[in-house]
Amino acid sequence: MTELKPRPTIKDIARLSETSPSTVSAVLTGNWKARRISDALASRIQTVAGEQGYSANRQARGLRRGRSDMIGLIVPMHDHRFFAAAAQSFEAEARGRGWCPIVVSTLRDPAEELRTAERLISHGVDSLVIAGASNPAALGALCRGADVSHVYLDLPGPDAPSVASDNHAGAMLLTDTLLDHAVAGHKGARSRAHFLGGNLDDWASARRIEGFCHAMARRDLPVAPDQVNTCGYAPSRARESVAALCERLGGLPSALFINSVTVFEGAMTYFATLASTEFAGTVIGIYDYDPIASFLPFPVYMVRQNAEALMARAFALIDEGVSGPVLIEIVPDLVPPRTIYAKPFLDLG
Amino acid sequence: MTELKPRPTIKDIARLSETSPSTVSAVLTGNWKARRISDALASRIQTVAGEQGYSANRQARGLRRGRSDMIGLIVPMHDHRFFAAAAQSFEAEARGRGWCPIVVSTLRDPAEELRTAERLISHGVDSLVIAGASNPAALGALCRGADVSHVYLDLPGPDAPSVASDNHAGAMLLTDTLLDHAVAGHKGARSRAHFLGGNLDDWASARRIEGFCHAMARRDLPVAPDQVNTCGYAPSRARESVAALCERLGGLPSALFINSVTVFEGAMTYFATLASTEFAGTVIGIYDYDPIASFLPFPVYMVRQNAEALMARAFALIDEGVSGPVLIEIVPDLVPPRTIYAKPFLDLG
DNA sequence: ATGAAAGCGCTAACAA
DNA sequence: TTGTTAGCGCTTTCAT
Repeated sequence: MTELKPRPTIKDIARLSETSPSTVSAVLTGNWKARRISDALASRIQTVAGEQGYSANRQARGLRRGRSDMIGLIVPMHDHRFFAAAAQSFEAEARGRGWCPIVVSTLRDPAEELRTAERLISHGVDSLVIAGASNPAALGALCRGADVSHVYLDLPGPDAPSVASDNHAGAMLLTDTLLDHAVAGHKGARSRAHFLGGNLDDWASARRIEGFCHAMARRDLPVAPDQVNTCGYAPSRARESVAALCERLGGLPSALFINSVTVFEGAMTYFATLASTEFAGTVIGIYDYDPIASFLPFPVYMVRQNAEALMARAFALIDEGVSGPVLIEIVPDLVPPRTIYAKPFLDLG
Repeated sequence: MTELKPRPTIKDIARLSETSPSTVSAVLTGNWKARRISDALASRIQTVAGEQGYSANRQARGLRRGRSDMIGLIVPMHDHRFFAAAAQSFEAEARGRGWCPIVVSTLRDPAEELRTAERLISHGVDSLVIAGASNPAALGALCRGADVSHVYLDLPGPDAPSVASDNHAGAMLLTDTLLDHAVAGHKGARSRAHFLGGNLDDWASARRIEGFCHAMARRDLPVAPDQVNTCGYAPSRARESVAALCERLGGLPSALFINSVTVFEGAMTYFATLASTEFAGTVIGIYDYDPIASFLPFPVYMVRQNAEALMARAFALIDEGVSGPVLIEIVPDLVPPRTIYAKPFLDLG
């Protein structure tokens, strides 16, 4: 049961096809026309290689050539809709170019992020796409030191091209939609729109809040401090915050901008305790996407980051060899409710 | 701006600290006590290495040592709750062992799956975890030929250890739950439970259908052929199927077992056209998980595969050096509805 | 307690 | 048209 025959090397193939390693190498890597090797020899080599199940040792090749044709993607976590979608597009783009895609997550740990980048570089990746970088400055230094081209995704970096979601425009889009669809029936405190979730020191949240305020300002709607509650992303904190808010207002606000699906999940645990009639005059917006949320018995608008477009731009930048710190922003898509909430599920309220 | 200074090698460090490459190597890889190198020299070398920002070239190291400390995870796709969760646990387990985790997807293409495995092997991965293998036989041959230890996850393989979700038990669990909670008000065709989604030639679906039938049989409930509809996983097909079913039955069945969240998504597009009163006597079960689905205005039970537990077992097998074809099955978790549907949202029906 | 030298598998000059 | 040779950066005997 011990098939201890080690993988064949280029030398084995050379011996078996009675030629030399360099010829084998030339034939098997395709630059064979250039060496004007006879068709006979070439096909003989290819046959032998096929029979032996030869496959090049890419560590050796990489060491020798100084490039590996590997490209890495660093994400904060796999278990997240946007990053998972980004990884998917990443693979497609990389494969289309004949590169070997490699995805690694940092478990949201800045130290791990650095270690991961360092490790991928030492394994020879030619380029790196860094999504949601928490320490872009250090990462940039690392990559530059190793002459590894890199692009930032979603969270920009200072030293290299970045392609990010246009959080400002996306937030305006969502806010405008909420305001357009908000029922004008509420009076006083409940008539105002509220923003919930995220952290002020997080670049994306900050820009989204700006967008929210900008859209409000365009309609001459003031935004009081209590209308923006950056309670983080944890469902439990979100639940507390939304409960407190509703208690303060005496009910749901006319429009609620929720900064992520985890925040929404937390809010839902509170909403589930309310009578359905409570939702009559409320429109919810989520800056995030979940396929089922659009089917809830009240209007839920979502904004979905276009991971595919972001990644396509990132690869375009790599293709063009851009290395300066440009920032490309891409407007996300609006996903309207799929329940015709004025009808079925709400024929009930 | 062109910092063309190439990365320092072990040789540079040796020169700068006035010693030899082999000593530097010994010190920097930690087996330095073994060589009884003087503390003075050791710390001198470490200082220099630190100053120079030295980091070993792991391609070279791997080539020489015949192992890379890289471990690969092959998944069908990133953008999928279970596989994303698996990837997340994979990273944690690998990091805990000092290995470099690498995740790659196959875009659900069997040919790509093989190519990916081949490539990871040629880049020197020491082990491979293969999730949702579509061609385990060929993969196994590849791994064995390269002496790469491997474990199958979720879909078992014939030649190496596998750890999978216990689809039979999970389906029984979900079916029992549905039957326990089904309202006995329906008569005739609508009183029967139905299974929707998946493909018969897919191992997981087949086992789930077995589990469904088994649970039914235990209650002396026959399962007619029309109660099982393997319409695939696409939302559009699911919508058609569920619409046809309801038309045939004259309404929703008392219990509906839905084989994945994409099938549920398709079904929802149809459900959204129904009046809420239609759901009065219906219980839905999804063999999959979405955090928002539990908040719908009718009872939705879900089954959630325990990716973390699966991955932990997979690594345990690697640790123990198990290489025979054992199959370990892990029962998934039941997620009950979070809306108290007898109250709020359904105070309406 | 440390250094010299060989070699992992491959590619690319350079010879022939 | 093909073969020989010299490394890529590292680890590991084997000498000292």
